[in-house]
Amino acid sequence: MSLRERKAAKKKKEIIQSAVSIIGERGFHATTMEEIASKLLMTKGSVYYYFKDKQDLLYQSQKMLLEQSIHNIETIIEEKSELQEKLHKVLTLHVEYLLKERTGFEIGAKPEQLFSGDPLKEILSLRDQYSRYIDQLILKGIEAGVFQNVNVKIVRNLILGALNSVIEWYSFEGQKSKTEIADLISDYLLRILKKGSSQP
Amino acid sequence: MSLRERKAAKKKKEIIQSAVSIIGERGFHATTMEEIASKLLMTKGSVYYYFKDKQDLLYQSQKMLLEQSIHNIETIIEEKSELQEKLHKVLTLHVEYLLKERTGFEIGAKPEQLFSGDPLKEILSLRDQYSRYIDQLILKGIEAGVFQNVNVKIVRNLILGALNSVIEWYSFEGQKSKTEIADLISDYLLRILKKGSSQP
Amino acid sequence: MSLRERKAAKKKKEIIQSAVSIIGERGFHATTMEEIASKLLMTKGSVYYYFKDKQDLLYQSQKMLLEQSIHNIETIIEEKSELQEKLHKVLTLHVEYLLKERTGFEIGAKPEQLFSGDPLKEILSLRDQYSRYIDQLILKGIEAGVFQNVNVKIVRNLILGALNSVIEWYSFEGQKSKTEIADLISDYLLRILKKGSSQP
Amino acid sequence: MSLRERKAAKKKKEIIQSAVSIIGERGFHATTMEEIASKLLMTKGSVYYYFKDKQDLLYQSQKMLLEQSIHNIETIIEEKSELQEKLHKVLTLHVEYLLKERTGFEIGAKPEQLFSGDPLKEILSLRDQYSRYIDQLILKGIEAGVFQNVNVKIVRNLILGALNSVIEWYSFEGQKSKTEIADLISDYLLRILKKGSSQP
DNA sequence: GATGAATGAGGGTTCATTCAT
DNA sequence: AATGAATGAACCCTCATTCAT
Repeated sequence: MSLRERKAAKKKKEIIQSAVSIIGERGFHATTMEEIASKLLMTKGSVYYYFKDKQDLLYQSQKMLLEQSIHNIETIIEEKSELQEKLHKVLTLHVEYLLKERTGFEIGAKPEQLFSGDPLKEILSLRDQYSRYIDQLILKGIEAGVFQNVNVKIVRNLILGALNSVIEWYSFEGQKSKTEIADLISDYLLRILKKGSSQP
Repeated sequence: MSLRERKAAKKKKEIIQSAVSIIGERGFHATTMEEIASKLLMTKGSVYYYFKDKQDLLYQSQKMLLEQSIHNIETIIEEKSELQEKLHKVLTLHVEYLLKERTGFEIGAKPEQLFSGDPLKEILSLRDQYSRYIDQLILKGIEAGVFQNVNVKIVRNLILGALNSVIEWYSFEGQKSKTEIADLISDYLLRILKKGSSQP
Repeated sequence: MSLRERKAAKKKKEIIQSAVSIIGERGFHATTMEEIASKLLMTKGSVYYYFKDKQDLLYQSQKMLLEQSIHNIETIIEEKSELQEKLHKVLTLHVEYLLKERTGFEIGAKPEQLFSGDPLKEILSLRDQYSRYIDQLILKGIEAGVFQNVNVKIVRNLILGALNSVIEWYSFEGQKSKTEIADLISDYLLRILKKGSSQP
Repeated sequence: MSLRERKAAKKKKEIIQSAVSIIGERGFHATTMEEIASKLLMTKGSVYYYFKDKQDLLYQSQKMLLEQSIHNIETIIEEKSELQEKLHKVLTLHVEYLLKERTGFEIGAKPEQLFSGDPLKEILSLRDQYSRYIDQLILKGIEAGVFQNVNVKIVRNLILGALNSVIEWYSFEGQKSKTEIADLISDYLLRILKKGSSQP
């Protein structure tokens, strides 16, 4: 990748971050290209040099976030550790990533509202991929007798729903650090799956 | 309430339902007053006879939904039954109400994006009221030794987050009925709180 | 047609006339909706109440002009008079209508540049209809032995090309009135078809 | 002219040809500098090295086309042949040139829409020069008693209008070659002027 | 109570043009 | 000579809102 290309890639990333952050705050429709640009001391026109249109900007943001998430989960799954620990790590990292990016997943909470056609398919497919990794972990746990027998899809959705809600209620002013919160949340949610006594 | 007033109230309710349903599908900003009106074979102008502006329509929708939810929870709490059962009922009803209204809560997932000033305060206050009822149930359960000792607010948020996500992934085509799903979900989420063995 | 509808139809016509006149002067792309509207002391928004978009406005303008032209030609054809006289009248009226509307046809000189899909088909079909009327007159003239044997399509195109060019070079300041010009032009062009001596 | 200058001149010509061809298809305003450039595997920036602005590019295109046309007509006029034959050749060449360049004249059908100030004057003057050559041929023909007595300007305009329209309706798929068409068209149009019988 | 019509404030997008490298 | 990048002015279009009837 040439210097030029790297510069362009960097700029794209900057724009995406600006967009993700404002859209996360105000919502997609309430966010103007003007705002996204001016936050980076750019003009609207410049943003259009890097992205075809507003949809495209949103699409690429979502794609990047989802791909990073999938990368995260894959790294953990490849590790050599117990199933429970793995799932715990996955959930923890999910929360941490969410709180670090400060937004992102929620933007696409309802991809059908924001995308259509191929981009929608792509986004849904990435989400699906992510979900399937979690399903696998749960499934293996059940087969290994570590987890209770549950409806995998429902439980996975509940867990993801709970996780993603964090961004709505986690407040920086809280006493707990992001890591602590993430750990605690993962503990709580794993109880849905764990077998046997759930006492400390 | 005179006949005229009752008629007006009925119309208001109709409009709110139309609005809630379309906004739930498309999102607030993507929904036009035109669409809301024409779904009821009305004209935009008429809608403005009943609601000050779009914000007002949204606000009253949210208020109605939340007040109904609070009414639901109050009815259950007043019943004479065990704590666990009560909480289970609350969660079940929450899901059922969500799926019946098919939208509504999600609209206001981030009230800060949609409201400001007094209406925001009012909405937040109603949400708070609802949350506090759940907190109380959890707290009493902990005190009574039925539930584990948890961070009440976090767990409540997780549970509500999981519940509210249902609307995003529940599909009508599924084999399970709304009631079955609601029951199952409540079971699963209660595991976070339940003490002792969680086997069937 | 109710009063309302008639008012609306009148307004539409006004807008079309304003549009046709400015577009005729500046060209389609160089004309802004703002200009079209403000010439009628309206706002852009109002124009959009009557026409879906700029294309639509153009399309309806063209359609109206062509339909009027077809009506003109049909009236003449139904008259009881000689072929030569009929064709002469058609050409004369064509020029007069052109100069009266002061624009219009030229706008759509290249419909492919301005329309696509069904509207394009419709416009082309109307043009075709008009052309076929002229072809018929020429053909009958040839069969009746009044006109020379020519390639009908080519001659028709030449005649229409010559006629339509009038708008580009006819200047009001000329000594000749519109009627005189139209008559003269028709005389000249008929010479292409006339048999025998063309002397006065 | 140095090598460098010749190279530049060549490039200019290439750009002009690209421009003329696309503008002829889409129209001036609908054609972007980007399109003109990318058709030549150039970037917009480069085009601006050779032409001051879009207007300039258009202006020089028109000028080149008109100058070539004038050159064409002058060559023919200098030939030693009969008046009728000369005019016939002029018209034929006009059509052939039009169809060869596939566009060009029509672009500037209404120079007032595209130019203003000195460039407009220059273009109008070149057009005028071209027209005057034709006028002279007609006039001489009348004086020599070969052509009928007609209003020269009107007839010239009709002939040019008819000729220029060719580009709008000539289709490549036609059975006739460009040369045949050009010849036929010239024959037909000369009938407007010819004296005596016009039978074959 | 209802509606057709009008408005105007934006927002997304395009594109000719410029300029540092 | 060439280009990638940036700019900003315009333009089309949408839509919440208003109001006379």
